[in-house]
Amino acid sequence: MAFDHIDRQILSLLQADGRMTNVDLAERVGLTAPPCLRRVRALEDAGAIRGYHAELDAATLGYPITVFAMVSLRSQAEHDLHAFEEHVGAIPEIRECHMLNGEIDFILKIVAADLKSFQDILTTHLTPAPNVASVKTSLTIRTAKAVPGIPVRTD
Amino acid sequence: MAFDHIDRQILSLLQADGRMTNVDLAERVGLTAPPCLRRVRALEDAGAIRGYHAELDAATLGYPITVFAMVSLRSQAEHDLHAFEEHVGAIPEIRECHMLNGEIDFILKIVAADLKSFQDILTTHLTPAPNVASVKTSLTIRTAKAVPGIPVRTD
DNA sequence: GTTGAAACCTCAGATCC
DNA sequence: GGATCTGAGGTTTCAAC
Repeated sequence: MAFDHIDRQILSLLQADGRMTNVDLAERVGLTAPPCLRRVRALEDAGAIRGYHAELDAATLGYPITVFAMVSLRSQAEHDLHAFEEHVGAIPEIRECHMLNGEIDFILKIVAADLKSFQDILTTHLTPAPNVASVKTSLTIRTAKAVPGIPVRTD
Repeated sequence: MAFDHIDRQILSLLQADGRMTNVDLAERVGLTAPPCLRRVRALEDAGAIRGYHAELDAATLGYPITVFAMVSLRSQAEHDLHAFEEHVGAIPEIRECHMLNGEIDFILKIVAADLKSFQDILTTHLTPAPNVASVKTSLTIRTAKAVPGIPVRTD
């Protein structure tokens, strides 16, 4: 599926405000409501729009601590990599798990209510996981930038 | 502001589906529409809900490459840290910038259309930035988990 | 094949209890 | 928190370009 100028405008606007009404959206991109809605549905069906989410404030909701963990495994065999991913998939405080190239195998983003519960996650779930060679963690002091999603060129 | 069981249900549901209609939401949490809408507005005003966003598919939209960059600065004086944050704030491909403790000062999440444009960002914007001592980058091979937002306990 | 106009129907938001 | 009401928006149908 190819995206034209209007499609990219729609994507950009919905990324910025996921609850924008269809009539607002249509007006902004220079269409009337029905064709605009059809384009949105088509973008959803094509997988360009994966979903809509409220952005919640972690600190307000009891997760003031965000930690990045760099994990190296002893074996990089696909089976072992996959087992590790399965393992972290079941831990709700681990919000992101990215496999990287280089000496670090995975980077994890972990949220926690306090330092103690973070240590609990680390020592009871992460460090003793099978095949883990090393875990280096860094507390987030502050997040200067966290733009949801990706840049969408509309020109 | 304290959040009760219903508030947390609302947050969890809107985090999962940010475009859910208020009547649907009300039904799911066992309220009628007006008080449900009042709660949503209150959660927005309290800062628990920071906004609503469409989740776009980076690969579909021309950004198949995600890179994590670990940056160390020569000086950790607040003025220099802030200058670096300002600098990365202006680069659209840099989507996240977190200040960390430890020997790595910042971790950045960068998206790019291809390896060449990533190298361009790195060599023209990041490495020559003032006060940068070292930049280590790792390509993301795959993202095993990327749960939007934070866990919300509803029990 | 995509847009636009009109109809219908549901929802958001305000008011009052 | 719930009930009612009104105006606005979502969604479908159909005609036109």
